[in-house]
Amino acid sequence: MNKRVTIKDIASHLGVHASTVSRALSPGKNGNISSEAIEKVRAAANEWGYRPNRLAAGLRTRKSMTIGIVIPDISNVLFPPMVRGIESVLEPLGYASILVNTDSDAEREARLIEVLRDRGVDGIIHAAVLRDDPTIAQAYSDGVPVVTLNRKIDGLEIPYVINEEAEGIRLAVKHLLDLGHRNIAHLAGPQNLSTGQLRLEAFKQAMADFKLPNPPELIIDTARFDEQEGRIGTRRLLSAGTKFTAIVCANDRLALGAISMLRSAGLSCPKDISVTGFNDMPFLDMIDPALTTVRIQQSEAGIAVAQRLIASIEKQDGCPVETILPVSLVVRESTGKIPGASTRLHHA
Amino acid sequence: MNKRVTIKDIASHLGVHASTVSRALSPGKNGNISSEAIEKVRAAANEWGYRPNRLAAGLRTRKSMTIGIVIPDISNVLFPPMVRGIESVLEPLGYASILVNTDSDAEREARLIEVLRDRGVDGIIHAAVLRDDPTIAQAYSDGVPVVTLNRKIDGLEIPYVINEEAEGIRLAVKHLLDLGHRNIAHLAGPQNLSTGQLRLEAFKQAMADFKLPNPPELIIDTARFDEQEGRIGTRRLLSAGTKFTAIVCANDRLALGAISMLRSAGLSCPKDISVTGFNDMPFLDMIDPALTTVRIQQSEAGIAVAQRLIASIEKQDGCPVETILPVSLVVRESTGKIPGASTRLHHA
DNA sequence: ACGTTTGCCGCAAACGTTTGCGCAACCCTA
DNA sequence: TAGGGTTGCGCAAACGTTTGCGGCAAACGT
Repeated sequence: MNKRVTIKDIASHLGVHASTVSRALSPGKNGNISSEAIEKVRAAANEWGYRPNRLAAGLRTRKSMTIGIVIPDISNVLFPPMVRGIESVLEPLGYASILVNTDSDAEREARLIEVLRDRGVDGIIHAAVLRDDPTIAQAYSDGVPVVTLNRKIDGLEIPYVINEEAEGIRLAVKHLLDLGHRNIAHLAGPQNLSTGQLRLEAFKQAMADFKLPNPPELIIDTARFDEQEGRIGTRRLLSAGTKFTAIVCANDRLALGAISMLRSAGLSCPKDISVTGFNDMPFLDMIDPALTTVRIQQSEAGIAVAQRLIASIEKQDGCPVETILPVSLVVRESTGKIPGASTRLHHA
Repeated sequence: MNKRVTIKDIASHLGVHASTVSRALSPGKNGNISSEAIEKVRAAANEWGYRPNRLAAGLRTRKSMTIGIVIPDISNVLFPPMVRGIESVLEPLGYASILVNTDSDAEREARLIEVLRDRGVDGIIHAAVLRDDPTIAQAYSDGVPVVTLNRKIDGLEIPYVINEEAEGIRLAVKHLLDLGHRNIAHLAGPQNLSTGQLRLEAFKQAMADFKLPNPPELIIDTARFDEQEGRIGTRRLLSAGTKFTAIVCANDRLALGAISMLRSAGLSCPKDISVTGFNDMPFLDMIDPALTTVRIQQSEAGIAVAQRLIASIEKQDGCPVETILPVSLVVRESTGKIPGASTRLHHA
């Protein structure tokens, strides 16, 4: 267990005071320092392999150079690209990040956020926030910089980065319409999440704008954004008895569940029912049928949210509360023409 | 920016010394303390919402309660389950983890390990190690506990957790043999990684044990464990001219690349060529064709490696250097009977 | 009643930095 | 040469804990 060399070690070796060493190693910050001293200290530090103790520095400066990333579950393939995006901006700036998984459990989330604060994180990126989230709101009002990703908190000025949710849904509906579909169902996400809510609103709006029928029994709420809920929701849709030829799902995992349930029910996607997703997770192009979905910029979202957080930490002014990233539709195999009507195509 | 309440705050409020508060909050550690004092302090701490500053505590105790996780890339779906496994044991113990991605770049890896050490991590879990890895060896000999995951370092006593690599390959070969295949190729992984090397050796051994032909041109080294290399390797295999009816790939991503290239070459998997993978990444059951592969226990591996690291940190004795996890074969659609020989089945 | 143990707690140093302040030496101008 | 301003560096406090040591009082033993 070789003791690490400290700032005092090189100070006493150079016959100089510790403060001089500190200043020499971060010039321009505080106090003037001769360039010879800088050189001398730099050389010694290099030779001795000095590495600053960030805990000690953090204790003094009240900056840990650490940020917390809160996500539901890193195993959800949606998140790794975002995390990489975040780190691509944070790491060059000297920040490290500690990542926690909430499993969408409010209690667990609250505990983990406390853990992050105990460790003195300089800011928090929160991609698992509920529309009403007292823990993170508390952290924010205690002065901890917070930016939320993908979701936003109702009625608070916490900055957030989201996607063109409404536009994405509109693109999906429009695409189905162009394929001739008129009876379109919606598997809505959890309504306590802003994405679930926004996408549902967008669906209703799009259906209205395109003057399509929109009976309430063709809109099904789900409890979670996962395959299981997608299966359950689809079964309810099928047993409702109302005719539909396509399902717009609030995210990809719901869509995967929907396709699975359609198959169990002896229906084919896209021949009988078309299905669209949202997010464009990795691997969607390799499954059968490859999923038509709305692509969000995952890595870019990570980059944007990290930059926004840095801006908050450094108290730069003029930063927007809201950042909205563009989406695009990627058409694959899970959507097709309306069954039985190969000629009669609808144009909007 | 509400200042957080410190140990001194409650001390002065209670008319007691800070050390008493500290002792009351972690009893049994050092010094005796009356149970009334404990109660009093606990109550005050609770009421004031006291949370200890881990940076300060870590500075004093030289324990940051933080561990570093080094992986090639969190976007590789193989790793998230492991990370969750790791955290499932670390988090309840009060450890936080900081995760870094090396992108398999030795220079970047060295830098990131320094970053981890700067932050005073209590230990490192390394899942991206090369067979010869001076940076991590240095850390280890400097006394920071290290356990490697999936891979091991040649000639060092650093503890590691790996899978039954040889058994996995043997199972794959045996499976193909049972399907009638005799001319089996191997897409080998990078030989500077222990997994790549172990699996190649295992392949040769299995082919010898089963008395199968094993010409050198049917073994192709790859530079990375990815789809691109899988495609390239498969093209080389096809252009070699030697007949083969199956490919054992050193991991799933190579297998995905192989299938893709076979398709490009107008061949069908599994009708013309059978393909096996290794790892059983998520989503492999949903792609077309669903991949036959060797399943490793991803989450359990994370749990095992974390437990082993804790043992190292706490200097428990009698912990093994080596932990080997069992593997199993999962048969899906990418392997089939040898083309044209539906009756003549080979039995070992 | 007196010496010794014991239990409880305060004192202060330490962990490795950063940084406001002050002092000495220097430079420039008058 | 005196004066004011600048430059470079040492001093020491501070960040919030933990912990060895020592002291005080109560409890104990003879």
